[in-house]
Amino acid sequence: MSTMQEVAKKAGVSKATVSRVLSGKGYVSEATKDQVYKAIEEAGYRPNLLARNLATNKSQCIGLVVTNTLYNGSYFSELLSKAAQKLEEHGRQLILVDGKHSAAEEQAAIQFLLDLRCDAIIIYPRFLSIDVMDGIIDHYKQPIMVVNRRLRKHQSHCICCDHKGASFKATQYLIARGHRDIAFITGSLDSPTALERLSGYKEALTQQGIALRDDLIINGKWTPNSGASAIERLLNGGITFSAVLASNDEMAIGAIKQLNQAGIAVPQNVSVIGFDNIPTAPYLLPALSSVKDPVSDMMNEVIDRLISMLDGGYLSKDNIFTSDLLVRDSVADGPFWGNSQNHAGCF
Amino acid sequence: MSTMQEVAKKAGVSKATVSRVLSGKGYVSEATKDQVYKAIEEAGYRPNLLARNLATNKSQCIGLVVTNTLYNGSYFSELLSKAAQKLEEHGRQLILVDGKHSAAEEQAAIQFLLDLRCDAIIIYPRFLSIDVMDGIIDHYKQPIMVVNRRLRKHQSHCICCDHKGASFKATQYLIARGHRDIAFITGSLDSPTALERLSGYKEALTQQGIALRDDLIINGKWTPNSGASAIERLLNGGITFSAVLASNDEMAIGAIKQLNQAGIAVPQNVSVIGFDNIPTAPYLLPALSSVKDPVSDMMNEVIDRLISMLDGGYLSKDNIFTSDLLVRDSVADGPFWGNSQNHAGCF
DNA sequence: TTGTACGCGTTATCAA
DNA sequence: TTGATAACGCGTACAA
Repeated sequence: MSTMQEVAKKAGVSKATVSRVLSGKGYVSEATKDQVYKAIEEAGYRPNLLARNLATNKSQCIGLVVTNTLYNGSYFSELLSKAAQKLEEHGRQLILVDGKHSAAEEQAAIQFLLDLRCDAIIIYPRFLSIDVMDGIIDHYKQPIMVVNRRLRKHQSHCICCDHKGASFKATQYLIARGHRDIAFITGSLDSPTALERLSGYKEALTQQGIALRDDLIINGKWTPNSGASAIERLLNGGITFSAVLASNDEMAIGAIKQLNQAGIAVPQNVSVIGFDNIPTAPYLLPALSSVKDPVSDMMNEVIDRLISMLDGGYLSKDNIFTSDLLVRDSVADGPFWGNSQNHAGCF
Repeated sequence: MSTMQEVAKKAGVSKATVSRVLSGKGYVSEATKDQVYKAIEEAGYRPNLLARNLATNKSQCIGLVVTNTLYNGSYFSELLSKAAQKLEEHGRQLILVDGKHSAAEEQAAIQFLLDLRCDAIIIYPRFLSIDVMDGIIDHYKQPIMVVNRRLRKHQSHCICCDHKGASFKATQYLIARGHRDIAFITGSLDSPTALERLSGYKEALTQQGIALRDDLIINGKWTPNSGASAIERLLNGGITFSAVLASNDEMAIGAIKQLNQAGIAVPQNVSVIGFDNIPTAPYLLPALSSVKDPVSDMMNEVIDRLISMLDGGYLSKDNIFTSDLLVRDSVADGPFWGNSQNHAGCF
């Protein structure tokens, strides 16, 4: 690998001149410019980005922290492809780091990106608490943005989606269609998203004067199997219901499978609505309605905001994005579901 | 951000000593070690990885080049999650760079990773030719591995899967079940994978003494819609067939949809087999058999090989992995498919 | 066991 | 318009 020094020697100029030619800053005569370009060509010179980044204290890299629990899903694909594409538009490079399976590891991932002198960091947190994240943002000068959590202190550093409102709307939709006994399958209750969805459901029922019933609310764990178990429990308990709102598509799919197995057709006998509308959902749309998570919109906004923080000129827009309810009315048999332990939706 | 110099001053020692404490190399007395650790703590010191990498000429980073056409699929998720997880096991960091939509851009992506002084590079090529890649590998001292292409010159630098053999086996399977009129839907013919799959089909027929028929071979473009069109063309042409081998699952899904629309049930009337067995396939398994692409195995091997090249001690194993044919016999209605332009399988 | 001094390949500040 | 030269933060012979 040839260095700038060698190019300079070849061109009969100094290092500084070569640097000026490359950066386009400062005055260089056309004649020497040509010489330098020729020398670069001859030497097959390529700049060492490490050295450049060290000298400029910028890396043109943006870090992204996500737990690998999310890696295996189309939700993640959408998130990642949107982020990568959008950052490249702005001449930045994405670095993906695994947040693994604890708050400590998520924090270590952030540290690593900081140590690498990333220009900015995006966190899609799973375990880190709001307060810790607020603290981290305080502590470092690099812009750090959080997706899908509402921060307390740095509200302009987070982008989230109105999970509660979405759940409210979905419940409202079911009520409007005449449903009164609506079962709800929660996500893991350590997740804010799960809690928001639950609370939207409750609020919609209350608002319509429908009494909340504990026996209709079953705890799930985001996975298809937990959705199936939830239905099993309802059926074994002899609890009747005409609709199911599951906190994500996977559980909805598990629920549909279990319902069909019990000879209950979806959506003829029971309506089922899920969340996230993962891209695989087209396979299922005939049986499953879903509330689309606006992950692309969120990534768009996060990155726009980050870029404007880096390049100056901060433009403030909304932090909260809304979800669309996608409803299908056609009919088909239920799907088959493998025994994946992974989770394709949001936390 | 505090530097090593500041820590040294705080601890009343020299920079070199701090460095020794951090790296664990060289002798340092316990007493000064403690002082240094204390100073590090107090200063909130973090090493600057840019500087470290520049000084050592190592980055602990491994680059991965993939075209973003692949980003939106579960095939990619599997590839990426395997790579990230495996590299972290070896203390390396993955950097994903978009290969975009041309050979030139794929090459630029490689250049970028080289400029970043990545320790090694993995390419999952879409456009780059074998010869160009062989040339690139010659040209740089960093290990560069190619997935899913057979290189001519650097055979130990590529890992591929026996697409032809897999296709051969799938065809054989259909023949053994009594099928004689087997339609074949190709992938884009600019792709080596597509050609290999086609040739496996042809070879199996020939071997069994079944005449090849041009009218049974339809060109597809990897997408569900192109699979559906292929079936449409066969049906409109009045061509009879009892089985379809589609060069990927998406086209198989499109084919199934179109067949069902024409009142032809799968698999009762026509058997359909696809390739790649994308994780979404469980939804479809009742109707679709698929040949699983061993992407995880390939990534495993690539990374093992890379690591052993970097850490010394080169262990040579097989380059060519085989695919399993996954066959299901149960029955269900066909799925719905959106109008995605993306492609979830391999190229 | 510790410190000095130089090198890694850039950028950036001053003079010239 | 150009060239020295000092950062940038760290690793590492070599000397002490």
